[in-house]
Amino acid sequence: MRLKEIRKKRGISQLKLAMDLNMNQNSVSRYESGEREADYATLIKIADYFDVSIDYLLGRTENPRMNR
Amino acid sequence: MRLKEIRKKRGISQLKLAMDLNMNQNSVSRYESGEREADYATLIKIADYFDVSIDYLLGRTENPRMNR
DNA sequence: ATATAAATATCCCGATATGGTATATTATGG
DNA sequence: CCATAATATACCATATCGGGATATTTATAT
Repeated sequence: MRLKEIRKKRGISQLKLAMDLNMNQNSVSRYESGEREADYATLIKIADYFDVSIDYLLGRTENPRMNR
Repeated sequence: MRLKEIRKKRGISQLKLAMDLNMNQNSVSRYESGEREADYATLIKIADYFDVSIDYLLGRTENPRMNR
């Protein structure tokens, strides 16, 4: 999860992200550290929130946005 | 998960896919039906196996391959 | 149409992973 | 330093998972 990097680049806190996406701050922390994996619905919410592809979010490509 | 569609297009069985990826046939079945979600490592194995992006696999784009 | 086999779905269960609350740690500003 | 914001960790009840076994559905041959 490239989440931490993306989030910091936008200058938003774990808590704000958590509140915006209806989740807990500690969950965000755990996703960023890789301690736990967000389910698909949450993964998609995060990708949509930052407007990046899942592949980018998971560190599989350098291109932030998906095709089409 | 667009897995079923992709797999069928390539004409391979759940069992073969399962064996190729070191998993169980019933897991494949469950991922296809959406009853359960593969963890990220498995998700990536599947995407690599079929050479498609995660975004495509999850049905978020019509473009099968990821950028770069 | 029926028998056989292949493919897929479902049941059960112990093990693992998850989300939530609370709390601890670390960073930042005054 | 101190206060506060930001982030990480502990604990626990519950949900989800993988795997073996089995049932069901679908294809194939006779």
